[in-house]
Amino acid sequence: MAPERPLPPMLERMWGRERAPRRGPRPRLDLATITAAAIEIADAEGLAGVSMGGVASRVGVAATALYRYVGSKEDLLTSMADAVALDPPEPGGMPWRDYAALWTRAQRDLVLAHPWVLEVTKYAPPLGPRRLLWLDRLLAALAGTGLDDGEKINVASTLTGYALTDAALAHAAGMGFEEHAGAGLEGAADYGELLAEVLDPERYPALSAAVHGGVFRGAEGWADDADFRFGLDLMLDGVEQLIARRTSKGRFGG
Amino acid sequence: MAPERPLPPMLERMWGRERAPRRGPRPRLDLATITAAAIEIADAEGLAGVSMGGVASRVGVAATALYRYVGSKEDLLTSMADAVALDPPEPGGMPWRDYAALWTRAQRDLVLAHPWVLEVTKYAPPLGPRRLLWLDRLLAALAGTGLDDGEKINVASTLTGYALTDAALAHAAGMGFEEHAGAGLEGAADYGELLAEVLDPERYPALSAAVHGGVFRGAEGWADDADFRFGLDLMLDGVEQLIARRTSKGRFGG
DNA sequence: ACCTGAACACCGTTCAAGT
DNA sequence: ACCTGAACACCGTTCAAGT
Repeated sequence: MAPERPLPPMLERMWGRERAPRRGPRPRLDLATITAAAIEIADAEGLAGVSMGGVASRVGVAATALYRYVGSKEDLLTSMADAVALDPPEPGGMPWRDYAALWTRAQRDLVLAHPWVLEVTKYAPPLGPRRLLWLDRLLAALAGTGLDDGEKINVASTLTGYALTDAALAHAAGMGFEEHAGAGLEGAADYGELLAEVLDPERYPALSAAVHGGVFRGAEGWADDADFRFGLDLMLDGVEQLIARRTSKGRFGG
Repeated sequence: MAPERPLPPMLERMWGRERAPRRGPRPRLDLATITAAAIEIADAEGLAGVSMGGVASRVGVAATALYRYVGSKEDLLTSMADAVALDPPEPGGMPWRDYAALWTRAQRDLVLAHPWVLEVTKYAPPLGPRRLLWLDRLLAALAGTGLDDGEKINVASTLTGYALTDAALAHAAGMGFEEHAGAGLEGAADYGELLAEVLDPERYPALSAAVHGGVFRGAEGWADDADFRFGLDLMLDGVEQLIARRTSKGRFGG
């Protein structure tokens, strides 16, 4: 009803709703510029390389000037996580299952291209313009399925979670276990070898058997693209079954 | 073959394999004590409250003494993430689906009890004794299903990812959007209200419709226990279908 | 061999002062 | 109104010195 409710300042800026300032010098920056600079640093040096001072000097300003545009470093990270998302693929007339697969894969690829997203994502519900656009498009693709809105939202968050988890695994596997989560694994050989070294077969019978059977000795490693499709199909099968249940009960119109 | 390969020092300590020191004063601490102190702080004040100095003073030692037991703060966080896991439920003779549901729910509850786990989990493959025990028990529960080891591992990581994602969502919903990811949402009312305020129905048609339809006006909120079961069943249905496929092809023995 | 204390380099954030 | 520069409180980590 009330159309002009005051939003939190950070949201105002993320949605480009800053009220034009009356007098004084014009601002030299905006949130988008600052965010883009921070993303460049994170892509090049990882999230640890992102400091307020570093971002500031990249946009040619004193560190403290950033606080005109950003409430805190946390704010900046939130903005980065939204801005790094490209536009979602368009559903067109695609069958829901094809689109959902495409949509999930695109999210996975995004994270693989910007691994620092894994450290930034606090799993907070999306509030930025790009992330919400992604959500909108999946809802649209599920329009003809007979699922209700709540179920659609649940499907979306389940798929997003899967994309994140799988990307994290693939990322970890690609690191060769040298730089692992700070666990001090410099030069450690292979995941499977480490497990074989460390596991007591009496206390870890099933896992030991799997390790000695060679589960972790795959060609490309154990988190390759086939693994991604495996889990994805598994979930989409579940969704499909749910849709079939809904449809057979005759809930078509709404 | 070579039984005494030198593991990274942090792993040695996590697995209690520290070689007994020859001479000099006996150590006053060990990794478990330090880790427990850090966990207590994180539970009470959040992860931001965990500093090397704080942990040190809690165990009665100078900050710099911790570096006898821990290579870095990252090491300590890794140890915390493993140590916080309780023992997994025992499969007994339970049907695989019941156990998988129990196992996933227990992981979700663990994260809800220690929300800082979400910030610490870099999604690195597990290497600690507790996390690997969890993995072992799920593999054991899936023993009779005809899935191969790789598939079982994939099921495990998919379910773990779901537990994390869902816990994060439930945690976020429980926060009432006051302290959200630093997005500056102090005093912001309701998630649905915020979306209604911010979304342009032309650019976000499907999502706008859902919002105005009241998806985010659930009784308990939109990330309650029913939602958890919804997604879980969805995935277990997928697993069940896969198992059915495997079984019907006659791959029983191995 | 373990622990301390001083020291280093760095960080996010504040605030008063300039324009 | 925007930006600067000095300053503050706090970090993780090192290193030489004690016992």
